[in-house]
Amino acid sequence: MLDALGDPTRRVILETLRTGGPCSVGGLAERVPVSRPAISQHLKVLGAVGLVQHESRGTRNIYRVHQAGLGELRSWLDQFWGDALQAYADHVQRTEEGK
Amino acid sequence: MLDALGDPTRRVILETLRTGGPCSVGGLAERVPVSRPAISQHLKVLGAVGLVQHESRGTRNIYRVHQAGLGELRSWLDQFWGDALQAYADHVQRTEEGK
DNA sequence: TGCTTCGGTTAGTGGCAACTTACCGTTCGT
DNA sequence: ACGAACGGTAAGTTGCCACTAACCGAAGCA
Repeated sequence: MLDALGDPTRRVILETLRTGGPCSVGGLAERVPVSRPAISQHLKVLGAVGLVQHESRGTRNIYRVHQAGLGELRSWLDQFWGDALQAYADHVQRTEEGK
Repeated sequence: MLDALGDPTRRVILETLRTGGPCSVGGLAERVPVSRPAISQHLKVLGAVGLVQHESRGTRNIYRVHQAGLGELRSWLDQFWGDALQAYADHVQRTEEGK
């Protein structure tokens, strides 16, 4: 999941799909400065973690962003966020006690 | 930001700090199966994007998770989340029209 | 003031992953 | 049925980054 988002090119692909809407593989290859096979491989990774979804229309595959993977990231972030706040509160607590 | 979270070892370090609370560099090196310099380098990266914060106490540096970096990630995710839902709604709309 | 502990930095290496080139199957058009 | 367009896959190369070993400075303790 976060591994998939770790690559800059994959983020560009996601951003392209997000702002430009659903797009074919060839279409993405025109907008993103890498070869078509590279796009294909990245889409495979993004699809494996549920960040994109594809739909066959004729010979072309239309890819779009998908929320499935985002949910996992969101819950992870929410938990992390809560714990970070808690940790900060504890830290302030101890600091206040020790002054 | 997402580059920092892209590395598994860095996520282990973050997870260790999150669940185990603030810790020194040497302490992290004992819990995470990499050398101390590696820990140091990862902490530098994590600190640069505001995911951890350190506090010098004597000769040792105590690291803790920090919310600064999480905020950026959260806003990015929220925006992405909204757009994904919107894109899905549009897709359903077109699908319904075309049936 | 040595001696030790702790930690950041540098130099160098190894492994992985992102990329391209080439190939092949599939589907549409004529 | 033939050719073209589209896209997934395989093989091979390259560049980057995570890691270790070695060195150095800073702060506590006798």
